[in-house]
Amino acid sequence: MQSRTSAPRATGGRPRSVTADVAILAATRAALVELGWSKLTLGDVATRAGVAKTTLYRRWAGKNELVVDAVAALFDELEIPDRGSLAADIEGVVLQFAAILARPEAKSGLMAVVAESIRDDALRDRIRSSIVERQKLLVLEGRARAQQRGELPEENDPEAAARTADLIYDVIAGAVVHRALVSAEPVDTDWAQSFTMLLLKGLTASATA
Amino acid sequence: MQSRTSAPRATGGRPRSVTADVAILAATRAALVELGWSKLTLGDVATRAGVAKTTLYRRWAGKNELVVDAVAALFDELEIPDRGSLAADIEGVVLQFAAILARPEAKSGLMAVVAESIRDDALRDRIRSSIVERQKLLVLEGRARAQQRGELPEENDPEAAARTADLIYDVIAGAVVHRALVSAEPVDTDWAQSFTMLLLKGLTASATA
DNA sequence: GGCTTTCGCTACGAGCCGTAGCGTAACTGG
DNA sequence: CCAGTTACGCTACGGCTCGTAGCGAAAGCC
Repeated sequence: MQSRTSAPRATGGRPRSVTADVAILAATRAALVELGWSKLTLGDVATRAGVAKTTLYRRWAGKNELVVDAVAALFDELEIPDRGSLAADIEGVVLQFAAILARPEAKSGLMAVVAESIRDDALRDRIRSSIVERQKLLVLEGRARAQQRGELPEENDPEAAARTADLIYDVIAGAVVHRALVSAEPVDTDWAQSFTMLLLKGLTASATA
Repeated sequence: MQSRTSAPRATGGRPRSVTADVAILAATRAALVELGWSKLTLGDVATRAGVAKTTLYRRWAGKNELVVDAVAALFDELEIPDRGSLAADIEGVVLQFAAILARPEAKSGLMAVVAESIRDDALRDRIRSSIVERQKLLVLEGRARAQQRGELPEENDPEAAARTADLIYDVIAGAVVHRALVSAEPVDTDWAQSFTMLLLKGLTASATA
């Protein structure tokens, strides 16, 4: 699940405690809720998890990597059931994403690790593979379904299609994150509907919504 | 310009050095470029600015407040000249915003302070008044111009109009930030045009762009 | 039982934080 | 010109966190 420190995992010897793994990640999330990113210390997390500090350092390089893994687990629940129409699918994914972002451990951790990833390429890749790519798949899936329904035109050029998908992903994820974390206002059903309308129909038509 | 520590500013006595102020903020930006948020220390900033560490603490409560003020100054250059059409106006503001975000001192600092603001209401207000509100004004201005041109319908209910403006702002700012900082890909003219097309015409029509 | 790896524990130097205390500098009002 | 007031530079300090080293014990594989 987690790549962690690119496990060499030689044969023989005492195996790493899986219990410790989940305990550490759970303790990290709990600490994020109580203390937030900046006041979270690895020593505290180790104590909460009932684990020696050295054990923690043997598995994660530092605070950043640990929090990414702890937060990434929250995105496991992301799914996109077929709701019958493109509008309903978009609304569904927006609300699901918002539900994750509403949790304090996600709020506190996500932005911080993204901020750190700007100067740390390895961290960026970790975020990309464990969070971003998973979200992007939902966009591609919803898009494919809409094309099958005839709601969206097929696209021949695969390169242009990829660019469009990236654009849509940035718009959806960016808008939800910005609303939830910068504007700090709730992403409720009303907002999700208004946003979906805007995304589907565009500015010129959506003012009547 | 900066509210800082809500200056009581009693009469008499030695005035605060304005030179020190600008030197500290400039030193902060320089440190952000070289070290990034997490490795930036106030002691280092003080040294760079040629100022005692205590002087720095007399004016700013901590790292967060200092960086907000240092980064907020970058948004002074934000303007929105009338480019004749709504599409051109949107494209212009997107590219201007992107130009600021492309600077390493903004990249490193902005996300980090936003992340901190989640657990610090005072910091959130500081960001809101010095950065967010200024951006939102551009949206309102562009929107009003478009309505005068007849490109967008007038809205009677002021409350609904405010909600719409907030939505548009979250979409524009969110998409640009997400593209620049999460996807970490360039916000160039091509992207700005595609985004503008999507925002104006909607998903159903923009696939042919 | 021998080999290997992980574990918990303790201890440590290093760095940064934020503040206190002091003497000096700058500016104001009488 | 001289008191009063405020900001400044400097030094020093306790406290906290970091990340690592070194040890003996535990837990698996052959």
